[in-house]
Amino acid sequence: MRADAARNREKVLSAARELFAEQGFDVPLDEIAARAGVGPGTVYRHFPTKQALFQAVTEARVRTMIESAAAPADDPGAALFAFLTRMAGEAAAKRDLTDAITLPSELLDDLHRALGGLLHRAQGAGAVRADLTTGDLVALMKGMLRSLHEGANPGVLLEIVLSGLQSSRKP
Amino acid sequence: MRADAARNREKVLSAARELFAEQGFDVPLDEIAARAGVGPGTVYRHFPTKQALFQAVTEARVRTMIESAAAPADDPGAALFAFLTRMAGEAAAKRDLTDAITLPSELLDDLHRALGGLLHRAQGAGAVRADLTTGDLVALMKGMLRSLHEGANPGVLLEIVLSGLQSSRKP
DNA sequence: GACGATACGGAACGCACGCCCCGGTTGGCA
DNA sequence: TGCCAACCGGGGCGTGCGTTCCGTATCGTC
Repeated sequence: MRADAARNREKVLSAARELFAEQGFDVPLDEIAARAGVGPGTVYRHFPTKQALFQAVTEARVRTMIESAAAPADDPGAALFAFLTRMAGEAAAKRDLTDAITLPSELLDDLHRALGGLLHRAQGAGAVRADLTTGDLVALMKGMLRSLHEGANPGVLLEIVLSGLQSSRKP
Repeated sequence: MRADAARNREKVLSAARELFAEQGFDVPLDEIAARAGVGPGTVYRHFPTKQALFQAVTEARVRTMIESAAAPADDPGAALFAFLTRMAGEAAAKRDLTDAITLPSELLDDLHRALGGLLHRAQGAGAVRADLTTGDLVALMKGMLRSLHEGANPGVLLEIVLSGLQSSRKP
């Protein structure tokens, strides 16, 4: 690859990182190109589609998340709670993580599997109500992340979700 | 108004009710017109804008919700929980309610006020954690509704949210 | 320094959608 | 029944966005 091409590729990635983090997947691609100081055509020389650029920006972060979820832990309940806490913190700071786990992609299957394992182990330890399915947990997490972008207090919201996971309601 | 005009108005409203309920605000207006068996121009003769049509379909339902939230109750905690339960049930069945309370509108202020009152009374009775603000509750509710549309089990999700509202996490 | 391959930029295309316009039609009153 | 105002349909406009095309500029080599 030519030197200027490599330079432009980095400029595009850098601009995409900033704008996807600020505004999520919905930023116009022209805006990314403008921030990078290149034309839209140049973006498409390096990434075949907007989705591909988005993946290039988010894939590593999501994969790190998946790995941290799959890692063994001696307190399964705490591990699940720590994972959700980390997820919330990351999503509150960068809007693109929420889109990355909401838009369809192959990575999602891995994430679901990892979350399923985390949930199962936590349920085995009695730390989380037993009638929760992986699908429920994923949906709950997505809803929580989106609430964060609407200005909810992250700490309070997280506490509510975590305490709600533990047991059924008091009579 | 001419008889055929009145008939068409009803056909448009009926089609809009169905499609907004199924797909939310995002259905193309042309699709609503097609389902009603009229042209797009006819829709605009009766409703100046897509938003206006959406409001015509949802306003009454939202207003009923607000009134039920504002009604006095002898058990404030149960009243708040009942309201959220009803909201979840309604939103699980009809997608447009979620959009109606997410998209900006004047009705939202009323809803926030009603929810704020409900929350305050429940907190006064000690049924809900005291550090929760109205904004937090609204964000939590929106997140819950959206989680429902992602396929979460409504019963389980609702229980999690309600039990989470009550108290902080076990140590 | 010249030349070919490579990359650039931005104008242009296709598409989807909200919204408007106008020639034709229809309803209801005289 | 005839007439006109009200109304209808759908083609068309403007906009925003993802994507593509191509004439031009730039890089790296001989």
